[in-house]
Amino acid sequence: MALQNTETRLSGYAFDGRKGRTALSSGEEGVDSRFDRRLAKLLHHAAQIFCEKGYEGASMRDLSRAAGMSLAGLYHYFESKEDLLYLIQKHTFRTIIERLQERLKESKDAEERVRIFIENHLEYFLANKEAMKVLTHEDETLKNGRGSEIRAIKREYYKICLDLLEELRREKGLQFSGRLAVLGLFGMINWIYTWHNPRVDLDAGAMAEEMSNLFLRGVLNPGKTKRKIAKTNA
Amino acid sequence: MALQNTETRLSGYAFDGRKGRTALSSGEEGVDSRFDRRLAKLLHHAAQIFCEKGYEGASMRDLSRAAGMSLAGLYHYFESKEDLLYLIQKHTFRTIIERLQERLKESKDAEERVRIFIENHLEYFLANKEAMKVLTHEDETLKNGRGSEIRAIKREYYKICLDLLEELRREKGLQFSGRLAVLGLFGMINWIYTWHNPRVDLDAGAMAEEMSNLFLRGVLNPGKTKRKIAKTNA
DNA sequence: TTAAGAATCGAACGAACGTTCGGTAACCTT
DNA sequence: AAGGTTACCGAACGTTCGTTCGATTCTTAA
Repeated sequence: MALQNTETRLSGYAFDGRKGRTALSSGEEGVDSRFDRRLAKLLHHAAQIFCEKGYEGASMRDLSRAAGMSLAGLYHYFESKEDLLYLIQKHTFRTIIERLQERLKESKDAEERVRIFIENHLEYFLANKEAMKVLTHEDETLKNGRGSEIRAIKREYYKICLDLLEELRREKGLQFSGRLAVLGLFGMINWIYTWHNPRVDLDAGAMAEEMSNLFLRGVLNPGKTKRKIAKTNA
Repeated sequence: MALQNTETRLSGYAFDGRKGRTALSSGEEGVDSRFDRRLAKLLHHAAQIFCEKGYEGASMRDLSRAAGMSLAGLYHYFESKEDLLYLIQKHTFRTIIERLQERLKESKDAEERVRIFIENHLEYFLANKEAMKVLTHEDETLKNGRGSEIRAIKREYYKICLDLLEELRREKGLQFSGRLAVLGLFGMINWIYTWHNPRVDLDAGAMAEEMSNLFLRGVLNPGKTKRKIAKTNA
């Protein structure tokens, strides 16, 4: 009998009454049981398949083939396909936020902190392309409890970025819409999975610098904008 | 017997030996047969469902329900689910490019032409959210002939934008990577479908101006960038 | 050495999938 | 009014889907 969770299915939020008590959280004690290590590998394989074929397009049979495990065997590690997607997204999101917060301790300068945000994102993004594509491409796939838990983490990440930008705005006395700036920035850095080719494009560090320059110049410079496109016509 | 195409299936590229000879192309004569008008409505309904559930997640039965037509009846208008996606993407892409080229005739000024590009994209994007989401979200879904035809149109659109930016760069004597600028810009304006809320956010025109300012200031201003994040640490 | 639990498996379940087929109804031309 | 074409439908086909079940092997601690 697998997954001796008592009532995780009913609680609506607690998707964590999982097996050998660690559940991949990279937290507290480095227990990392046999179960956890195997699960981590399965998540990795699954992310690759979801990345290739999309969540709906990938079958559990595809996953079992990629993982070298029988179809039934997979269900020892997660309770459903949806749960699998949830675990991938949660682990990916938590890791990128964790690393970011570590790196943000390095600087108090507002502009540099924004650069750190961008560099952290791109570095993790390009080093974990598959999982990050699954995170961004399938962000409306999860429903109900699992979906709202992931959406909460996403808002947390959004908020961190927004705070960094508003700190910058305050410090430099600028004027711009925080929401628009954050979402413009997210667009630039999340869109990368659709085109980045390691044989043609810069590596993560260089790309982060270029994108930071492009974005920060746009945000930092005064609004000497050519006003409105004239509706002139013959 | 439906779709009296002779050998469209074999030719690999010519997906256009379609029924009553017009095939939605909005071209030459405004024939717009009964067939074409019904097909256009079906594409619209289908785009809504694909937008909601994704291409793989949407079933032909979902589509038949949304269109108020029997499952079998749908196949009178297209030959497969994949063909349906292809028709949606082609029609959407062709329309946005067509409108863009019309609008670009309005100005010879390099900067303003970039603004026109952005405004055209956002205006069409927000007025046809569903179809545009299907275009951007499912851009790797189509395979083989249909896929490479859509990818060719996409390259055409990319090229138009690249040319506009390089014209701007030449005129103002600037220095930046065209590829990175185009893809950064595409990121900003394509990402919108993931967050835009008409009750909270600006309308297309105002959004286009804000995004244009953000992007153009980033591109136009000199590289007075704070160099590299120091690897300093305790 | 053994017994309990964790890990894995083959085989099967019912449901849902995209597509097809033969037929009927609606429409248009003559 | 007739006849041919277009538009549409109910019912089914074969396949694939996510998931489950009972049984078997592996691992581990006493």
